[in-house]
Amino acid sequence: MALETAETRSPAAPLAVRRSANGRKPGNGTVDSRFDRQLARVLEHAARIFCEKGYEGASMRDLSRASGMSLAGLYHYFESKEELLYLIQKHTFRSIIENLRGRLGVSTDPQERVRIFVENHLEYFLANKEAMKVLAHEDETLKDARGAEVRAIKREYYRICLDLLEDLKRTQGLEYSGRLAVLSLFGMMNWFYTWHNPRIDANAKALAEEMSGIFLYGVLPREKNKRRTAQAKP
Amino acid sequence: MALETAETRSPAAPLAVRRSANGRKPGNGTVDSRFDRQLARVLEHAARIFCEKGYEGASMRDLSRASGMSLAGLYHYFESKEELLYLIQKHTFRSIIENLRGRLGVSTDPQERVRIFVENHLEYFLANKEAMKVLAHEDETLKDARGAEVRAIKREYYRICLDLLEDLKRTQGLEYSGRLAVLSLFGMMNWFYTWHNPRIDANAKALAEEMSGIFLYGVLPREKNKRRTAQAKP
DNA sequence: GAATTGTCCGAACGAACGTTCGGTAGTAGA
DNA sequence: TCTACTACCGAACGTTCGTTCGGACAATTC
Repeated sequence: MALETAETRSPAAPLAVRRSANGRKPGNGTVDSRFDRQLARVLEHAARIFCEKGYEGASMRDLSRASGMSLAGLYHYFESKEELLYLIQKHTFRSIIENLRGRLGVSTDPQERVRIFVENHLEYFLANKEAMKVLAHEDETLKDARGAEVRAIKREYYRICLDLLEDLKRTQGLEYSGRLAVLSLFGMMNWFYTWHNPRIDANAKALAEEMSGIFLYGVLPREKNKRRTAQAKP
Repeated sequence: MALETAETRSPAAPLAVRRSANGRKPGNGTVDSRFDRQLARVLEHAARIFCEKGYEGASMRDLSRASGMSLAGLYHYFESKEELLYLIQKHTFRSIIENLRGRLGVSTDPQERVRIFVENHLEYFLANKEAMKVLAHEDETLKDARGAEVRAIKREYYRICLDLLEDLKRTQGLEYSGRLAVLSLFGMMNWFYTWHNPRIDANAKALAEEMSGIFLYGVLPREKNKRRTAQAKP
């Protein structure tokens, strides 16, 4: 799927239930590759433009110009600008969760699993910077049914993280507010898009290591210290 | 100043250099209270509307409706919608820095000073939620001269925090990336506006205490426990 | 009391907005 | 070859946008 890059691929998740502006159905089982590929291409441009100018600030004419398709032609692939944002957000959220579930399988150690969560989030963020910024920045933009659906996926993602932290709490006998911990962690990770500079800042893996370090050692008891190797320039 | 609440007052900082759409000058030294009070009132409404609908999504007609002033009448107090955002952001940044400088005076302990920073930020955030969301969310909206000016104030604020953390590093002999630490801390604090619910979450002081805890114990060595050891430099 | 300035408004400007309409090629199956 | 459908596009739709114009009324100054 065109919204991904090589680094964090997802195995051909269907981007959207097949339904053009004319409301057609999937029909046979074969993939209508032409339609899907064009839609994915448009969504990629849309993510870039929403990222650059914000959802409200971006116009359909901007998208038309960027994608090389006429204004009217765009509406062959979706029914409104709002649906565009919805498709981008839903797909991005689903992808990052799918990636995460795959990675969490490799470890049962609660502390390691939190590290995996942070690493997955930051790596996905870096590999899909534009779509992820749209996810983070246009958080409250969608309304009604589409907004509710995206918010539901978001809660699912939040819940995974909360469970990880509750596990950690249980096994280590710690005491802290799970809610505040989750939201602080998300804050650290999601604020990221406002400052990351590829020429200055380290790669995702190293950043994840450092952030996990900052987060975990505020949460673990003082004695429990495993790896704390990350160091960087002043 | 009307943008503040009782909790975090600032001693009558001039909100804007006196200059209406017609470009008039301050003239004599007396305060033109009528103009200033009306402008402050409009800015308050503007902050609320920008907060609710985003800068691009908010229209001057929304502001006209909310403030009870005619569309044309608004332009008596500023020259453009962009200047409106600029005035809100500049004033809010200046206020929070001014508050901070006042509070930092009471302690020389590096660790305590970081706590003061967090507490000041969150308390100001809660007391001026709308303006602070506009500051955080419309971070990249302003362009050119106005954008540069606001970004300069932001750098000043960032710098204060960085200095605090570098002090902490020096006195405690720690090793971490100051840049990443500052930005992680800002992430935790600024993400805040996306989730805070006054019916669920604690007050600012308690939240600041918890967040400082999460942050500091990821930064302090394991042995250095129990906050507030209140010792000066070794 | 006349002149000037400050405060504010109704009405309108041109531009830009998201979306739709009617159509035209091109392709695919019958 | 006829038919049906896909993939688009130029041109326009009605609406909303930020901003401006000319003036009304009130306050202040001379």
